[in-house]
Amino acid sequence: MPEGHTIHRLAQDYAAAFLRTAPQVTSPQGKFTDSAALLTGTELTATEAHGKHLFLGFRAGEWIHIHLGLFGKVTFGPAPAPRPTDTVRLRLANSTSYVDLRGPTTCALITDSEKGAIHGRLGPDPLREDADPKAAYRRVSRSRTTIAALLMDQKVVAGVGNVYRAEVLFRHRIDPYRTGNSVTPAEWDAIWQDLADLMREGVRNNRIDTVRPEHTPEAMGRPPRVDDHGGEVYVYRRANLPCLICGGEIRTADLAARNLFWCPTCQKP
DNA sequence: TCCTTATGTACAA
DNA sequence: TGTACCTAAGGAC
Repeated sequence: MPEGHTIHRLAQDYAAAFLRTAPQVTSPQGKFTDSAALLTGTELTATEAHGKHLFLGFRAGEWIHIHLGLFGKVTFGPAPAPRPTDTVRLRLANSTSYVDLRGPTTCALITDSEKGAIHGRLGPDPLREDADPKAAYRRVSRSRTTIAALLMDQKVVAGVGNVYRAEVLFRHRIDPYRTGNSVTPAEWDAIWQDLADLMREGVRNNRIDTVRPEHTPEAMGRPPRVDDHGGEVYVYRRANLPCLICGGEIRTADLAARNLFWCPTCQKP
């Protein structure tokens, strides 16, 4: 379930289980075997997230760079680690814990300067202290691209994915097809602040919830619903269902090869 | 057992 | 814009 909040949570969880220990590092699947052999038995000294990128720092001065892509999954458990399945790309194991990584787009050993280059091509991350929302707005306000596409562009904002994109636009009643240069500074400030709050809550709870208490189905007198991605949302994957606020139909469309969801009544052009 | 789908990205044309 | 890549779950047969 990889949007930025997931990755920041993983940075915390990897640290809690392995920081300042020297785990055994293996690649049961085989695609990371040589690098794992270099790292095994060296101390994990840092974990860090920027957008959807995760970095595990080792004493040797190198980093494991992980990107989950669409399918990547991470599983933690207590020692002793079970026999790994043959899809485990990376396993860390120490005397108390193990963690398995499956299906990542990226799992590579990189240097400090390669890591710097990755930070350099990513936009500000609402979950990082060093984030500058004005830098994001400079790009947004100069662009004729839709705000829906801009929010997904990791060079503009790092960490927002398809769920937060759809939900934050709904919460601010912004039509996803409006262009970046139509977004006012006040609108952008509100979007940014909301993303920071929502994503921080996402890190805490390890899921995406965006529905305000006064709009829950219970509060609105509607039957409760089930979202199979595990959070309470207004529009994401709710195509053809009634909008929680106006009761109109939620719409869906293809936008840059991703599914967009919005309420055409609440989010007027 | 097969097919579809998914919270992502990179690269070719 | 299209396609390739990585995995697992759920639904149709």
